[in-house]
Amino acid sequence: MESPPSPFQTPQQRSSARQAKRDAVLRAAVQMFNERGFHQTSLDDVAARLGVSKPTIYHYLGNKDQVLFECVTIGLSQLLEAAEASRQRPGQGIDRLIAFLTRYAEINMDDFGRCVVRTSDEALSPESRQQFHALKRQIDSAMRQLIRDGIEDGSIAPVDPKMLAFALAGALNWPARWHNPQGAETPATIAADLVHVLAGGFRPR
Amino acid sequence: MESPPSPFQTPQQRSSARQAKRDAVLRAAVQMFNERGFHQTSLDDVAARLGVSKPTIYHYLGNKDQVLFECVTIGLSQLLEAAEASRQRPGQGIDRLIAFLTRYAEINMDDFGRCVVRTSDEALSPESRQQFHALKRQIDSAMRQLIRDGIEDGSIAPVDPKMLAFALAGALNWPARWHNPQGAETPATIAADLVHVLAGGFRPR
DNA sequence: AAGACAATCTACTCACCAGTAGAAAATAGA
DNA sequence: TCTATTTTCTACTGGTGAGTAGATTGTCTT
Repeated sequence: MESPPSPFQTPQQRSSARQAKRDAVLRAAVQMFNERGFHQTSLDDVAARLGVSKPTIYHYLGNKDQVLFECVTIGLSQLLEAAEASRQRPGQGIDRLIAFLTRYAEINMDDFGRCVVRTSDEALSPESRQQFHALKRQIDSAMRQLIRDGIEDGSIAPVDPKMLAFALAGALNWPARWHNPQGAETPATIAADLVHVLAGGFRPR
Repeated sequence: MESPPSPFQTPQQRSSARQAKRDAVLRAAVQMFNERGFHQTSLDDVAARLGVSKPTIYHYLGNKDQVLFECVTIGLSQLLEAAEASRQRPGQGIDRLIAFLTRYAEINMDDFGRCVVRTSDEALSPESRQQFHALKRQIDSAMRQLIRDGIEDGSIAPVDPKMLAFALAGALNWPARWHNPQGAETPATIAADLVHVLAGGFRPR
């Protein structure tokens, strides 16, 4: 049995409602940025999609730069989380790397991950850009560490970790540009297929 | 001995001077687009770098969309040329693919190639976008053909050509985002290294 | 010499859009 | 009930930048 819902909200409810609205703004914004591009999307457009007016957005977020910055930060947090999860995983280096790469690719086909890939530094303010870079560097270094671990335990071929990380990141970022969310192939199968060809290379064995 | 240069120009000289100026506009524009981004670069900025005024640019090119479109078209032509050259190369499929990929990566670290990668469709007008897509599709299909040839002659591992092409393109486009032209590593060595890790994969042999 | 054409300039217009002022309505707390 | 706070609106400002009008100067062609 539920208790009859009161129309009066507790402070917790109010604050989480506020949070939900903020999130809705970011979600609408990121989808529109991905569809038409950041510069082709005005905050009036975002507001219209949500059925509110532009000042409402400014009530929840400081300015357009902050909207974009929060979007990419969400995406980057998801990637960092994935890196952390793989680091703690048991198993050989290559298995942990593969798990990470697969998740990495999947995130990059999702709203916020796509936005990370599609956002070039110049779109952000100098301050946001700096933090954007710092977060991306963290992810790059996590990927390199996983690679080094695998080379050490012999489960990954002895290649230059830096070059491998660039190659992998590039290949797995790319779907953010071409993958159609409405398409038939699911992100999970695309991710698995891409990781598979990258692991094996194209030289026959 | 040179003949004393006449201050009067032949029609050929005049028309090639015009072409040279047009090219100079595109070269200046593409470099600024790559440095600060298309939307952060006004045609006034480009004109200023060339020491002329904005209407001078409009004398050589129709509008800003056309400036960008010509830039990406130059880059895409270079890529198509590389594809054509590899197609006609003798040797096994894998060697021809590797030659193409290496050149592909190098072009993507050059002015116009970088612009191709960094330009997202939304920045172009619908008409230009359509041609942009058509050219990119040509390059993609050339790459897939090289892959299929190699699989057929047994020099390339039997993988899904589509997925492999996506993975390779992504990995070799990525330097357009991170490579610093002023940096120590040359495009040629980066290209070779990337192709090497992609050919071998990261699973040990 | 006269008219056409090429190259370039200064000085505009016009649309768009980020961001703000200030009011109105609702809600909360005293 | 009265005041403070939150949420939201309409209506504005101000800057930027694409693109144009029209003049100027020089250079061919006839």
